[in-house]
Order: sequence, then C-alpha cells, then structure tokens
Amino acid sequence: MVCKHHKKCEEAAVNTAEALCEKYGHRFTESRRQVFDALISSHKALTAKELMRIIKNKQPPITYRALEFLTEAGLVHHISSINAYIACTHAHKEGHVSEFLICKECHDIQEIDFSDNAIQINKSALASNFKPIETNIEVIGLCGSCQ
Amino acid sequence: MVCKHHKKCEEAAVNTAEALCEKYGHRFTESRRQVFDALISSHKALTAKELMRIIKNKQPPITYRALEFLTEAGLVHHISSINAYIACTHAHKEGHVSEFLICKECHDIQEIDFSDNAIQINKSALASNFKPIETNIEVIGLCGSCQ
DNA sequence: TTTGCATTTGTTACAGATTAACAATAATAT
DNA sequence: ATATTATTGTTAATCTGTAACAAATGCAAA
Repeated sequence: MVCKHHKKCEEAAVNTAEALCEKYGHRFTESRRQVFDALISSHKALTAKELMRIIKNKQPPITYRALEFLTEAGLVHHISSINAYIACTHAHKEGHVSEFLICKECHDIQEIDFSDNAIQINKSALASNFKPIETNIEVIGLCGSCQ
Repeated sequence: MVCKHHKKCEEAAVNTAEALCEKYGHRFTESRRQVFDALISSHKALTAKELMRIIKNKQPPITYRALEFLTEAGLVHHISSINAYIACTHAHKEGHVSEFLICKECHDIQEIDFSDNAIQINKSALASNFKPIETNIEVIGLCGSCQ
C-alpha cells in the first residue's frame, strides 16, 4: 500500500516496478518512469491529457505507450468509466481483482482489494463457460466527504 | 430475455421500450427505434461508429442523442472497457446490477444478472463510507467458442 | 383553434482522444 | 562488430464526441 505524502512509499513502488520490469526483460525507461511517478504522487486518477500536462509531454504517442506498458504490467489501472488512469496501490499478484469506488462529485478514487470476493464473479462467468482474464469492478457513487 | 434470431423477442423488447418511454412522457421516435433495433438484432455490442454505419446515419449527434436517451432509460448499456453499446437483455428493475462477459477474441458479450450477488460489492463500498449509485462489472476473457 | 411551451431533430463545424506508420536510436546478445 | 529487439521521435491521420443554433414536431392550455 502506498501511503499518501510519503516519499519512501513512492520510492518503494518505483523499486517494485523496476524489479517487475527487469524480471520480464523490459526496461523501466525515463518516459515510463515519468508517467508512473506522476500517477503515484498525484494519489488520484489522471486522464491522459492531465498526465501529458504534468510530464510536459509533448506528443500523445509517448504517453499512451507508457500507459499501455504500465497497464499490461499491472502497475497502473485504467478506470474506463471516467477514462482515467491510476497507479495500482496493491502489490500486484496473480488473479488480483480490484474494486474501484469513484466519487461522482470530487472524482476521488479508492481502490479496494476484491480478490477474496471475486469468486462469485468468476463462478458466474465459468457457469457460462467463459474464461475470465481481467475483471473490472467500477462503482460510481458518493464518497464520505461528498455525501 | 431476448432470444437470438427470434423476431418476436425483438418485437417484445421494442414494446417494452415503447411502454417505458410513454410512462415517463417521452417518445420512442424513429431515430431512437433505429438505434435500439440495430442493437437488439445484432446480439452484440456495437460502437457508435458501427451503429452509424448500420442505420446509415449520417450525423453523429443523432446517434449519440439516441444512445444517451436509451442508456438513461436503462434499455441500453454502455460497456466502457470497449466503448461500445449493447441492448439490455434483462427487464430493467431498480437497483439492477449486470455482469458483462466480454470475449477478447470475438467481442461477443453475455450479460448476466448479478443483482443477487451485488451485496458483497456494496458492502465493501459501505465499509469505506461510500454510497454506491451505479455499479459496472466487466469481465474480459474468452468465451466458450474462442477458448 | 391557435398560441405557447417543451421536446426532438437537422446541420455545420469543431474539439478532444487515440492510433498508424515509419524513420531513428538505444540496448542486448551472438 | 553486427544482428536483433525494444524503445523513442515525429507527423499526420482517424476515431469519438459535442457545441451551437435553427427548424420542426407534439402537446396542452386558453
């Protein structure tokens, strides 16, 4: 879990990311690091546009490539309901399922580990002879402060 | 439940849609019907672009307006992971939660009623002091035929 | 019936989001 | 060194969605 406002946690996340990349023979390059840093330190979901403004970049393809890379590596999640990206705040484990609580008002996002409950979802899927690869649970609503 | 390849089921769905519209003082107009028909009879999720090609329309605003209308009426779901639209194959009831199984290969989509199991999701949300309004469950994977 | 109001459509043009394509560069292994 | 793969830089295209406003339609009250 990345703690808010704690530089050390951000560094730890970056280290994890680096290790993960190396393991699969990929590089945690400058542009990828920039995007990841921006997401980690913002503590919220950012659109591609916001990201480009933060990292002062420039041409869309670079940002989208980095996002694709980070997403596939499981370091970043794409919140499709609001078309934004957020750094994964859980150690990435196989078959990990997250539930995202997206506040309609302030756009703050909480990520909850739903892995233990995901059985229900997969069971429904398997009953339909469907093999799940990635599961997205996105709940739109109101956070504590905005109710 | 709309049965595949059965004209009667399609008609029934249209009737339901008409009734629902009338109930709220809205009109099931030609362009709305065209979009709904296209979705109902395709038996899969279509992007706005595909829809426009099918209904030979023309100007985007008309299609997007119809989609917005149908979505708000609960007759159509927006599958945000793949940015496509699909006719709802369950009678729309209050607090209804659907689980979508989206095949990575053929883009075929199954809609499963998840309402009874949604409690877990809401419980997690409420434990975080979050008030859920709308829940999207989208599972990407491989359907029976594509495995 | 006709006047007024709300809803829906038609149309043009624009803005925003994402990707294709390809050349150039950098890292790695043989 | 050289072949190979991964990554970047760059331009431009395509895809997606909306703003704005005029015209038409349906409906209800006077």
